[in-house]
Amino acid sequence: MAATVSAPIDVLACCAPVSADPLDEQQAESLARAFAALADPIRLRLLSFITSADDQVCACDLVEPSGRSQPTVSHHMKILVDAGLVDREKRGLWVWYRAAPQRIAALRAVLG
Amino acid sequence: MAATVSAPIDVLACCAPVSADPLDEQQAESLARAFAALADPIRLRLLSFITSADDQVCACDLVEPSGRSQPTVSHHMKILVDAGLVDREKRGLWVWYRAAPQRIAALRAVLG
DNA sequence: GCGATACATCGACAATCATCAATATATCGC
DNA sequence: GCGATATATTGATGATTGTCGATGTATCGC
Repeated sequence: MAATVSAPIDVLACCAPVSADPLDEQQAESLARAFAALADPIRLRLLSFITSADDQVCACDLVEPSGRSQPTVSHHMKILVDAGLVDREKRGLWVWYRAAPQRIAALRAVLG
Repeated sequence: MAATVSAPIDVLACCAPVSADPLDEQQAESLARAFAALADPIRLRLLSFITSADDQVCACDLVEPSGRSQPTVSHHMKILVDAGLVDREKRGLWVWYRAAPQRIAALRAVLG
């Protein structure tokens, strides 16, 4: 398969600002999913932690600062990855996360 | 009272981008509330409808294009107003909504 | 005051979500 | 293969959310 989540990519890629024409239902649907990934304080902190790091961040370094259990962190990271805001790379036993600046920029563009 | 919702205003006003330092819990909490206002397709379409209008938009003109009942639209508009994304002004029987560009820009700034 | 109109609130319900303990899966070193 | 480790998935539960019908509140014209 080319992409696990295809719908949000299209809308976010076209970067149509909210201030332009009204959104149709499909655009609104996929954009809402993207913003929903940011609508949780734990996920915002996880994203912030990854974005403020110089390079990649190991999943094992996310559990303790988030104050949540390992399954819960894994759950939230899956949501961030599915939203395209974070890229996931597995190396051996460890999983490394890296911010997806283009996708974040696309979301930002929608707001202006 | 000075403001019904005080917490989100502070964080959004300071415009700290996610890419800078990690968010503390309070910042993440109020930012998540702001993004949650954008995490619903109906609200995104309502906001888009208002933002793309030249001036104000009457509440009576939001029900039909949104495809939701009047109480539901009122509910969503309250969420947008509480998030500070839309300003509300009552004139006589009608309520007029206007986009809050500064607040939207502040949210955008948080993303980068 | 009275009826009509525009919007908000209430109450209820179904759906979604965040969370954790328990368990499963994958990979390493030996 | 075997034990150990890192992460993902499952199952369950309490909390939150979107929705609507019914009702409440505020404002207008008369």
